[in-house]
Amino acid sequence: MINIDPRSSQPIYEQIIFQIKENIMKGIMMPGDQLPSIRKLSSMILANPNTISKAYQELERTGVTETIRGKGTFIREDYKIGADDEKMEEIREVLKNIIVEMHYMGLSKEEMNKELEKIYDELEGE
Amino acid sequence: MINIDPRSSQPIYEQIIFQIKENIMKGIMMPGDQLPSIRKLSSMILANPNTISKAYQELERTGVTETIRGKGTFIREDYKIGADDEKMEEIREVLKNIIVEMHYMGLSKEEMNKELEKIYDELEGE
Amino acid sequence: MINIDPRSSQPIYEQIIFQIKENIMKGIMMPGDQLPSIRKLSSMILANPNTISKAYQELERTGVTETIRGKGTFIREDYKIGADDEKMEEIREVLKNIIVEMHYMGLSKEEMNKELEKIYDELEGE
Amino acid sequence: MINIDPRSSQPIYEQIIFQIKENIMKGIMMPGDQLPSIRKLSSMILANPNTISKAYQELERTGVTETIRGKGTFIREDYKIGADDEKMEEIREVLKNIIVEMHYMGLSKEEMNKELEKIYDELEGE
DNA sequence: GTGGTCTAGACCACC
DNA sequence: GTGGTCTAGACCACG
Repeated sequence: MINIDPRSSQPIYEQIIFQIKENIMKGIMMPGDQLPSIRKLSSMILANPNTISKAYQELERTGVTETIRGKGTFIREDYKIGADDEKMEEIREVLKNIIVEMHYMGLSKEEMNKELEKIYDELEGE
Repeated sequence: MINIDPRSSQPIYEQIIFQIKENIMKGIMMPGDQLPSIRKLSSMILANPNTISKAYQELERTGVTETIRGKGTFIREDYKIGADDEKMEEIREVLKNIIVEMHYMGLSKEEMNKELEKIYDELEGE
Repeated sequence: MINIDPRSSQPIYEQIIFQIKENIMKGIMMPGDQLPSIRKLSSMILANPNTISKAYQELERTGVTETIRGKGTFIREDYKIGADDEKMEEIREVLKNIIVEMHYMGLSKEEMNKELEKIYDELEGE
Repeated sequence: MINIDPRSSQPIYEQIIFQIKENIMKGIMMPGDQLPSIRKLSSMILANPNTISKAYQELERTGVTETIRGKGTFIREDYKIGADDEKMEEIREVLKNIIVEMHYMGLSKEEMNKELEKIYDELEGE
């Protein structure tokens, strides 16, 4: 369920965070589900436990998961956060970057929308 | 024309690269135009000349600009490159990340498309 | 394995790039091998870490090496890229220059071919 | 007869030197022929007279041309120099670089020899 | 004037 | 430990 590419320029801990969010969006992980323990995930993806720990801390900090003492880490029932203006602004910045890059690749607005829909459906459709 | 946020996690040289591409897309900079000299831009945005140089070299390497010895750096007449499969795959990865993040913020597919169009029009419309 | 001539007109970072490619061709460095760390090579050849870094980044950009976060820089398993028309044209230009220079030194076509074979065998033969 | 590419990374003065040597090799320019005056060449190729001057000085220094006071600059009758060990070593270095690059493009020794012969014949054949 | 290279030395993120 | 980014300031080649 979690695939890490150590060659990627995206930090491993971010890859973990993102893939957990992706799994939630795809319905593979559901609210209430337990995440693998740090040790277990660490041996599964051959990563340093500190790296997993950092990812889990970040997930908890942003309200995706919650940790229950002695039980483990779980997807929160109310994992979806509302509009966070600051975060939304960040996302818009990245989106702007991406749009400029796609424009530079020769894509029209319509083609960009198609790309977005295609990726969205791949995520939601499962 | 170029605004740098030194507190951003995005490296300064990348901000420069991106903003120059953005300016080209907006029509603020045109093929044939000369970029500010390294020293001039360096004093304009209060960054080190080496940092500007790195950005300019990357722009040249990716075919956006060309350097004429002793004259300066210019937007290439044929600055737009075609589709590059590897690059496109990278872009899709980032777009996927963004979509998951937007989904997490509670946006529907339609809202995402609207967001994309809004940003696109801000870029193209000027 | 890497010898730098600081008095050469060829930039140090280019000498590094070239010698690593040379070492690969000679079989001294093999796909999968780790390059010396920036700091280590820096102290070995008495050059600034930034200079090494520039060479390593160029090697990565051209597909000779890959960087694994926190681990180091490695020769790629699939390091050899195919023909690139633009690059080949550049090479022909330089070769033309060299031929004119050799002609100017009084070498015949046959002597040039012998020269080429001699150097080639020194590279391949080890 | 002389074509300058101001975009090239090769300095303009070197392009001039090389093209004059190329013209001699091709038989377009012959020993005894007069080179265009600095002013004339300067306006022909739209380059700074200082640049032309630098090229002419270098040509004279290396024994390709000679200047006759009040008359102009001429191709020397004995323009071909004998073996200069230092220069030959330099040439070998560049040739080695080129061979590594061609190897990296996937060319065999035979293909390299063919390339060399092809370029040589283009130069000599005219 | 232009850009290109290099050093010295610092700070950071990641693993 | 690894590489990535940045600053400060120097020197050089080129036109």
